[in-house]
Amino acid sequence: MPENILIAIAWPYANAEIHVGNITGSHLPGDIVARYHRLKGNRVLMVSGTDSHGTPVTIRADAENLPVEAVYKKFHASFLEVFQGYGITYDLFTSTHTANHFRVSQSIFLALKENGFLFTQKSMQWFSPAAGKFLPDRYVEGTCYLCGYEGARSDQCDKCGNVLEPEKLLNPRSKVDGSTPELRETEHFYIDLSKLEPRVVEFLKERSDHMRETVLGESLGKITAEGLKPRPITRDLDWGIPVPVEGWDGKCLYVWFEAVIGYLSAAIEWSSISGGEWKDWWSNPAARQYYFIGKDNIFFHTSLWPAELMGVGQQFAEIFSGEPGVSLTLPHDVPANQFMNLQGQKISGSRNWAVWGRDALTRYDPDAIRYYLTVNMPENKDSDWDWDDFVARNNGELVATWGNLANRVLSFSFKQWEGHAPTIDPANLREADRALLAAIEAGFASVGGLLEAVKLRDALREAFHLATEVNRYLDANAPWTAIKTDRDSAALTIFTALKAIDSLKVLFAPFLPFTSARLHGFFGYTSPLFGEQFTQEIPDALGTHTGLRYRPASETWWRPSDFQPGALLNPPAPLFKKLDEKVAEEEMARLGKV
RNA sequence: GGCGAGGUAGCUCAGUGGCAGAGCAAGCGGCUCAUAAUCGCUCGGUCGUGGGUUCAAAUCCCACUCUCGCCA
Repeated sequence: MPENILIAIAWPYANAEIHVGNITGSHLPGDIVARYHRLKGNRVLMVSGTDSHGTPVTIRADAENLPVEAVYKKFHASFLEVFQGYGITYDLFTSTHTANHFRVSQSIFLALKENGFLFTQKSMQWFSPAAGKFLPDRYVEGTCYLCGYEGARSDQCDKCGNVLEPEKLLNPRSKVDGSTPELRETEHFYIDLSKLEPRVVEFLKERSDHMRETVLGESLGKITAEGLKPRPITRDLDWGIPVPVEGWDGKCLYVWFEAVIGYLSAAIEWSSISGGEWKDWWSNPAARQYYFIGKDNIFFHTSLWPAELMGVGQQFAEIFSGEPGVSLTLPHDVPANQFMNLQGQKISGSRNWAVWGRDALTRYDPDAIRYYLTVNMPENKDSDWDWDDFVARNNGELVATWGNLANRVLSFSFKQWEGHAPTIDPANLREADRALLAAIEAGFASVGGLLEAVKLRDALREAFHLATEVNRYLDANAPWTAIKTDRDSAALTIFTALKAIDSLKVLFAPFLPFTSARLHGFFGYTSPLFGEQFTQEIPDALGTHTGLRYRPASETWWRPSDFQPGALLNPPAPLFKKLDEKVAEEEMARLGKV
């Protein structure tokens, strides 16, 4: 019975290019799990989009003298290139700047309001008379009232590390234009998280058997210690989603409130353009939702977003489309990753201390990068991208153990049996042959189990361990020696190894989709291992946006190979490229140059 | 400042009360089908620091220290 699996991935913010830390943090792990479930025959819906609203985008637009739409669209287009290049197979990668997302977000807001989880409150906020608008706390600098540091942000002081009350800041100045702001009264909507706290705690406790320690500590642990407090969900800003209440012109939904709603709105948008049914993933207690995010986002996904979904109750569908009310499905797991550093230092876009997704693809194959990012994925703690290590692992592990295994066996068979697999009678398989095939077959359960549990490093290591087993088997049976005296024995060994590699191809496929697909071709299959990515222009009341889509393959492959003796092969070639060791030096020389 | 996570072999990391582990690197040996790839053996650690609990601590408790994140 196929399961419905929602793969929800953090929405990249539209003011920076995507680097390897972003890819290994959320997009890649989500894609690996999505590909696994699709191979297994489950119904996967993988969504995300460009987070296009908020002050940083407007400031960047001002600085570059561009319309705000142009800034978000520029980054959006770049994101689509990266995802296609790395094979990040979104069923829909859209944007928060769509008519659909506006309506979904406003409906969520209204449902929360109707259910009594919102209230309004007045407060004092810094206002820039020069710019004629309110300034977010982080864009007001001044002197810290606690330690006297002159470069403090109004909401926190980097010198003494304290969180500040913005209106107490001394000598305030606008970070945007240096002008002096003044305090003005404003009014905002707040979500009363304290009312929802018991239900959020219960929700987290129910999932504490499979959620990561790092995620539980940051959510359940903190709520236990500090509780959930009401938070503002609107801002004085014109680039965003208007507050759907009379008399609230000039105010928008706060980005962090609205962006998480994208997981739901993207599913609804996908329904409307594909003919699918969003409720299969969103109003279905059996559906499992996985949220792939970075550690900075844990609170929003383990506490705020579930609170929004609970607070909405059954009101959403009624308000959104007038359909009968349905409850919305809550997250199953939030496998947040830690961060990836670069050569021991924090990745920094502004200092160009980064390995950029698009740029790296001009010199390396996507699977080589996917491999390194998976074995080094920051699942439990921060990890490090190190160029020497990248080259060493590519050459010593990917090329040597797995790529070479496939190439040595395929080449041997292709040469010795004239482009075919050996013709043998499976009844003649020896004890060692059967043992190897049984060990590989067990990999579908062990690797699959680790993938289900989102232990991706362990899953890849397990698949690699099985590849090593095949190398060991070859060494023990030495078909290159046997072929001279006992051709039948060599045929049994090579057939067994081919069949093992054909299975390993599937076990590696979620991690290394491009090379597994090539290998699939070498084995002579014509029905594809994976589906296809494509882009689609989607018009709506706000204009047109480009969506990244995925058309699934018609066949599923997560099962042991039933490769047949004597099968016709296609001419094999090495799957991976060996890298020159001076590559590391060249890459190091590129770092830090702005 | 409060809270959370992390600090284990040269490197990257597993390991939550019972003889400190894996992969890579390094050293030695085997093989020659394969991208000089592969297979076997060996070397390698005061488990961040200082206390405590326990027959027994990398693991539990306390304090300290360093790194990262959040303060929504």
